[in-house]
Parts: sequence; C-alpha cells; structure tokens
Amino acid sequence: MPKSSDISFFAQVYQVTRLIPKGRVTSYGAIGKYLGAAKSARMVGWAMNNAGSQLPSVPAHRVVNRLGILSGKGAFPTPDTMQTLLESEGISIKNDKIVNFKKHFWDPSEELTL
DNA sequence: CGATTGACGTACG
DNA sequence: TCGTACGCCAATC
Repeated sequence: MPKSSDISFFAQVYQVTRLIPKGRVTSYGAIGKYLGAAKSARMVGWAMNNAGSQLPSVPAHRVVNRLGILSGKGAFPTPDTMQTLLESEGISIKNDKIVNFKKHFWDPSEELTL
C-alpha cells in the first residue's frame, strides 16, 4: 500500500467510513486495522466524534463497535438518529444492537481488497 | 502546561 | 472461559 502519511489518520478514517456501502456497517477496529493501527481503535472513535464537524458529512452511523452495538448514538442529534438511519438502510436494530451484525459487517480489507 | 478521559480492542491471568 | 490490565493518540479539564 502507498504511503498514507499524506493525510492525517483522522482523514483516513473519514474516507474509509465514506466508502462504507449503504446497508453495510463496520467496526472501529476494522477501520483501524485497515489503516495499520488495530490497537488505535479508540482513535477511530475520536475521529468519528469529529466526524460531525467534517465535510462532507461522514456516515458515522455505519460505524459501530466490535459487538455491533451503537456505541456512538449519543454523538448524534438524538440517540434515536443512529438507529433510525441504520433501519432506513435495511439494517435491523435490537436494543441498540445490530441484528445479524456479521451479515451486515463490511470489512475494508476484504471489500477494498488491498 | 500536566493529568484524565474517551464512539475500542487485544493481551494476559 | 471469564475477568482484569494495558495500549493508542488526541482533546478537554
């Protein structure tokens, strides 16, 4: 892979997040791992926190934790926004948790085929 | 300017 | 197999 040092780690997270297909979801670890920072999952979360300040808007609602739980729902205008958006894309949510998460899971390293 | 927290995940006991 | 500890980097207090 080319040198990704051209852009900040945050920007990489934003770009990958924007590449998430509709009706698909991914985890912080998957993104961090794809960027070569599997242990920096926390940073990915911070990036998502700033995602609301990024343009164009980043589909942060498609990013959940390893368990498929809507951990960042609190960062949205309303805690229901994240779930509503995911349901709008055809993803079922139960108790703030994605149903068939594995089925909707989107791995950048798999789909982007590096 | 220093310490703590934070949308997580992996390692170790 | 389950529980606890650590790492990561930046922002906030």
